[in-house]
Amino acid sequence: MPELPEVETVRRGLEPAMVGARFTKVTQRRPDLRFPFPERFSERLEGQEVKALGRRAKYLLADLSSGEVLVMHLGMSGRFLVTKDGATQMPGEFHHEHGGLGAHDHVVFGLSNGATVTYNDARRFGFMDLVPRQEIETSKHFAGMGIEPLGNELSGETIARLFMAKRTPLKAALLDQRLIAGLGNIYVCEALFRTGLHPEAPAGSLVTKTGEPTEKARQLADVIRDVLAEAVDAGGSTLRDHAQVDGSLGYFQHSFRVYDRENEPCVTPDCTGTVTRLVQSGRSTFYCPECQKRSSP
DNA sequence: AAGCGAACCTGGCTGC
DNA sequence: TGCAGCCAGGTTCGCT
Repeated sequence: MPELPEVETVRRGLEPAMVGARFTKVTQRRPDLRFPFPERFSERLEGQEVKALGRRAKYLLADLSSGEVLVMHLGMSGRFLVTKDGATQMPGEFHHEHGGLGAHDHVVFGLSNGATVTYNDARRFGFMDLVPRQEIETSKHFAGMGIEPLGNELSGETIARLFMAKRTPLKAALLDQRLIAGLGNIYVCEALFRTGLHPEAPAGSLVTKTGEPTEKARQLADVIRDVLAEAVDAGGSTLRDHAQVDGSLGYFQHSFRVYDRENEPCVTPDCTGTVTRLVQSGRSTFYCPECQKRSSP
């Protein structure tokens, strides 16, 4: 489920249930997800208060009263569901009927305010870690991570600096979390379409010989911010799972212009192009060959 | 050095 | 109905 807008949607949903509450009981139902859980995982959480719940790129960060930070990544299929004790479970979601646990409910957080937060992850590409607050920046998860695309750092100038002399395709450069952190397959496709940039154009083509951003580079910076902000406002995109912690759906998928629209007519007025799928480094790219030319005159 | 395919894992959908 | 094949919102590893 998770690119930046989906993770931010989850953060906003978890915040009222978790911040200010203590973990009363943490049940870890298997030894690992993508990676092993940290040593004594539940013991280090139980009794701790969640002081704040933040997000960096696609990571959730729960600040604990112990001084540790619970770092969480949702991988491809990670989801959270918040329920109030005694409340009826939503049917058809990942909890089995009768309020029991589903096959992929890997972690259950019981909280002092009566809420239960369940982490479900069918594919187990997600993971959780505990890192001392002081070491977050230098930890393996965050050292070398790129800029936050919704922050002030994202600009034409920054893109020029990051993409300078790179011959890697724009699609790959935008997916590279060491450059800009938080974009994934959907929002890269959407941003390239809105900017009219070909996904296979070299990243360095957004930089002039003197190292200045091209007009397209400035546009791309604005478009990335716009697309992500719109998606956050829409509660993220719902593809195969719910996007929100109460089981409800995001709706940005209705605003996709190219993603998952192979063979559909381009939505640009008067454009006769057809959305085309191509595979770049193993991932589907959707684009309009008419609107997204290689050369940017 | 960069860039690509494969791997990690499960489930859903399509087509035979 | 069954089964094989392909695809999926992410990241990392290892081989050119």
